[in-house]
Amino acid sequence: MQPPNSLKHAPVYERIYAIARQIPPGKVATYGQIAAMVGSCTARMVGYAMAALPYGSDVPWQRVINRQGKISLRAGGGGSRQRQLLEAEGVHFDPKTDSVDFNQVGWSGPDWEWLDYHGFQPAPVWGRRKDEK
DNA sequence: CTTCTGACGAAAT
DNA sequence: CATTTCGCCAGAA
Repeated sequence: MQPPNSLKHAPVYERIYAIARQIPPGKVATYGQIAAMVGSCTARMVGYAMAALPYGSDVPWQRVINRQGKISLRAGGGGSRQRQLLEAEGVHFDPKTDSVDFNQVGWSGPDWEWLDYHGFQPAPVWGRRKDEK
């Protein structure tokens, strides 16, 4: 029997949100990074999940950014809001490139105990291009 | 029921 | 360096 909090069989979005909620203040994770931890998930799906979050969600959506260390915003704007929240947490943006330094604020993911307890397994291969190989 | 579409990212071209 | 292709969830119309 799985632990009561196991998310091994939970919907993908739920698994994504669970991981995102573990990102500590002052740190950031990328869409692809979260997808890899969730397993059977792509960076795009993480983006979809973030976009589907209701206003006032307990998920720290502002700590999820793209691989270039920049903020990905929805059509329309609101990006300044996200940057403001991150800077308030101590995340520094290079004024020249408008990107963050992953070596400085990059998140390494939950500790192995958390992952194991919630039924997450090491992410296998996730983006096989072409039909094989 | 079907169709549309939205915070991404890596490899190939 | 710029563009294209593909992965394939969830909710609205």
